[in-house]
This record gives sequence, C-alpha cells and structure tokens, in this order.
Amino acid sequence: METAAPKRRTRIQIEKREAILEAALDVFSQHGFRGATIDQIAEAAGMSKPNLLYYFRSKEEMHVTLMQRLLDTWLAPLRELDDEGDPISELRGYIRRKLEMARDFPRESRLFANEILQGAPRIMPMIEGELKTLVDEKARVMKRWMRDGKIATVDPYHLIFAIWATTQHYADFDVQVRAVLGPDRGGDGRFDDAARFLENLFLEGLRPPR
Amino acid sequence: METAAPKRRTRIQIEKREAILEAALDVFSQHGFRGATIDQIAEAAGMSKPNLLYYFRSKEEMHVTLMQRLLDTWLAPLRELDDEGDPISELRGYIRRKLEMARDFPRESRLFANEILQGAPRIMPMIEGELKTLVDEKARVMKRWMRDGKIATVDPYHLIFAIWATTQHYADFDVQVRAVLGPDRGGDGRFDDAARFLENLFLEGLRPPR
DNA sequence: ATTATTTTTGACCGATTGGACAAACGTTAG
DNA sequence: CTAACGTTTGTCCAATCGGTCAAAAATAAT
Repeated sequence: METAAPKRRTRIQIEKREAILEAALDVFSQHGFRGATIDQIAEAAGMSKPNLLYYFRSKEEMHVTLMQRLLDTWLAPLRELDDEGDPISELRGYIRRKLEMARDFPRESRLFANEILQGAPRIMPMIEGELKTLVDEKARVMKRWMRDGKIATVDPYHLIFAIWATTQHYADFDVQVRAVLGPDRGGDGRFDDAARFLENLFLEGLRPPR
Repeated sequence: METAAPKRRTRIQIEKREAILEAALDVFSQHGFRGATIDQIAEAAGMSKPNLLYYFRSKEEMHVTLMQRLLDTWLAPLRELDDEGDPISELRGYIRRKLEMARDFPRESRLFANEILQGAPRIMPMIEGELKTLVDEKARVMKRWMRDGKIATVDPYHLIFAIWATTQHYADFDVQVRAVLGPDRGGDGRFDDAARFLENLFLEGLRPPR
C-alpha cells in the first residue's frame, strides 16, 4: 500500500517544476510567504502565472514542497555529527559545516528564518517531529561526551541553539554584517574570519590564556 | 534653526499615535511589513482605518517611526558597556542585558529581524550610521582590553555578532526553541538556562576543565 | 496523417490591498 | 451661543492579489 499516489511525471513537468522551485526559493526567501506574489515567482521562472499554476496548484503548495525538500539539506550537518568520533573534532566540524551552509545556501537559511519568525505556521509539525527527534538524539550523544569528560558540561540543547544562531546569523543578517564590517572587511573573507572566531569561541571562550 | 518642524500635537494626538504604534509593533513583528495590513493594525488599535490614516499618513510612516524609536532601546545594552569597568564583568553584563531584552521585548527583536532579513530596505541608513558607529567605538574598547591581556584576543566585530546572534535567537526563533525543549523545559525557565549557558560559553568555551 | 494528450496563454473573477475624500461629529475658545 | 478647529466615519477607488477557465498551441502516440 502506497501512502502517496505514484504521480507519473513527464520530462517537461520535472524540469518546469524544478525551475519554479528555484524561482520560488529566490522570491520567498527575500519577501517571506505573504510578501511573495505568484506573479513574481512566475516571472523569475520565465513563465506566465497560469502556466505556473498548471504545475503547482497554489502558492502554499510551492512553499510546503520547498520546505520538505530543504529540511533534509538543512539538518544534514547535524546528522553527520558522529558519536564515535573525537568530540572536539566533531563539534569543530559541525560548526564549520553549518557555517559553510550559511555561506553557500543563504536563501535556504532565510526561508527557514522567515518561517520561524512568523510562528512557523506551515512547518510546525516538521519542527516538533523530525527536527526535535534529531536534536534529542544528538543531545544524548553530547551528554555522553560530557560524562566522559571529553568536553565541558553544559546544556547540550542550548549549545546546539548557540551553534545554529551564530552560524545562521551570517546568512540571515548578511546585510547588517556587511554594513558593520564595512567595504574592506565585509568582502568574501568574512566567512573565513567568522570560522576562525567561532571555532575559537566555542572551544576556548574569552577567558585570557596563561 | 530647526531641522524638523515643531509639529504641535494635541493630547489626543499623542495618545492615539502611541496606541497605533503599540498595535503596529504587534502586527509588524508577527507578519512583517508586507504581510501586515493597515486594517489589522487599525483593529488592534481599536479604531477605523481612515481614523488611523489621520494620524499616520501611510503604512510606511508607521514603520519608520517604530524603527527610529526602537533603535535607541535596542542599542542601549551595548551603549552601557563601560570601557572603564572590569572587562569580564562588562561582557558578562552585556550578554545578560541583551538576553533580558530578548525576553522582555521579543516583538522589537522580531521587527528588526524581519527588516534585516529582507535586506533592510527601510533602515539601511541607520545601520550604516548610528549602529555601525557604536559598534566601531565598542570594538575599539574591546581591542584595548585584548592588548591589556584582560580578555582573549579575538575579532571584536565577530564577538559582537555572536552575542547578538545567540541572545536574539531566543526571541526570533522562540517557537522553535520552545518546540525543541519540549513542554517541560520550554517554560519560563528557559531564559535562566540560556543565561547560564551563554555566560559559561563566552567566558570558558567548551574545552574540558582541568 | 490523425488523434489524443500535454502544455501554454489571454481573459477574466471576486477578494483584498493601501489610500483618498467629503461629510458628519466632537471639542473648545471666544 | 457660535465659530473654529480637531476628530471620526462611510463610502469609494484603482491596483494588486490568488486563482479559474476555455481555448489555442505544442507535443506525443497511433
């Protein structure tokens, strides 16, 4: 028994749906769900509005399709956190991967941020389900590392929040980051600077050495 | 010579404008600028739409008025950072005050987040001006603390970003934080847990003690 | 080539949007 | 009391919104 209909799709359907989702990601991440219009998305995808609505029955259908696809990509860095690896290296790697995602997929980051900011009206089930389950699992891993004395004993949930917040900040608040850093320091190197800083912050803190 | 017209205001004008801004903060922070409607704000303020438009000529005028008022409140915690105080205590105090703002003024936090997320189309001048100036000033203070060996040598700009990101996260991503923590740990105590965690993170890092 | 199917489009719809406006209403100073 | 001024409202408008629909155009199957 299948939970979803097989849905045969032609080559054109596959291609056009992909082009639409790409355009929708652009527009939704810039203006939010309510701020985005179907006309904008259609124009960005290079087709007419009725044509777009032939592939997606509604604005909401585009949005949920995007969200479902993105969640996996978005949680991938945390999934890779290996409980059998060296704790410090694993955390360092997680921070690095998450920051790379903020650098390479800023639209995805802003799409999620927009949705959460407005109360997650369309993706709450995913947050309470898939996302929470993964966080619970990795929090248990971190607790074991703490018991074994591999890392300092802190609240693993708030640790994950802190890693999310600091890394996604460089995607979600990009314009502010660039404005504050100025034209010289706000260039491409800002992600390398951020990587160095965050790695040092999470591992060493601000207490002066020696 | 005055740069702005005196603009005499009656008692009613002062009261009504205040009520409107309060309602606008509610609606804008929930739905963003484009997602909010004048009707919604008018209803929240307990008046008709034409009546509201008698006090504010447009939706945008409400938004910029809110932004101008909020920026001072928002930057206050950083302004209080005293270059003559003890560096560690000052940073600890700054983190605490910023987290208290996220707890007590989440709507203001979300309003800013919404604006920045969408490219800061209406407040870019304030970010490049007032905000950047203050950050530059406090960054210099922190650099001196580092030269004097009072705190570890890190990039002060990214340090400020990290404090902003981690504290505002509890306002902007509140629904996600509560969902992940669950009903028992997501209650009122989550801000105390966050305060303990962040203070420890920024000062000590995750390196295991001893 | 002819049919059947998929894709695209222009025209259109009702609902909602931000805002205008004049008339009505309330308040207050003389 | 009344004239002047401040406040409120109902009505209206053009623009835009998400979405429909029938028909044309393109493509695929026979």
